[in-house]
Amino acid sequence: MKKISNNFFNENSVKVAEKLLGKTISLGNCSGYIVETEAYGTDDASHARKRTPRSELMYSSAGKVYIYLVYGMHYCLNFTCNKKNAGAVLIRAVQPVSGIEKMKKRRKIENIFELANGPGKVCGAFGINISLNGAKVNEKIMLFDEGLKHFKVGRTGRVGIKKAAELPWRFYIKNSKFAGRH
DNA sequence: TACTGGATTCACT
DNA sequence: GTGAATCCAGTAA
Repeated sequence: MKKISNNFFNENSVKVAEKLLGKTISLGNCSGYIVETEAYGTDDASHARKRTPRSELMYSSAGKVYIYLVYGMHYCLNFTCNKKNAGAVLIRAVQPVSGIEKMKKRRKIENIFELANGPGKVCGAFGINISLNGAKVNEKIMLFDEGLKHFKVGRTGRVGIKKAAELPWRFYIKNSKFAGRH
């Protein structure tokens, strides 16, 4: 399996979000194909709209793991990119490939389609928490070039954020039962 | 120092 | 379809 290179993230977050689809993500014994992503730049919906201690990671380097807690209970997994302008890509859904039994145990559910079809669920299934924040890609969380092939890409705006709704924020693999709701 | 609200999920009706 | 759970970063004072 060929790891993706650091140059992979040295681009516009929208481009990286699209490129990440179908790639393999791996942590410990668990791995899966990325089937849904969301791009964030310096727009109103992104943490990078203002440079703060938390968002500093998005400004300082591309190709790093950015994790934060949302609603006080769920973690969200991002990869920083676009070193020049700040940005990150949120991993919204993953199709489980290996370590499925472990994921089921962590998530306390049996339905494989529900294991990682949301940002919080991805972190739950892979056992990702804030301790991984700031780590380099391929240090603990691995990304490989090999993965899904011959898929069609869908894109939508972000629901609920009016200013950003017309932009191509969210990318997902069409017809994938493992992607979240659209 | 205190307050506010959110890149979500799940149980319940 | 609706609302509760939960806690931290950001902001205002």
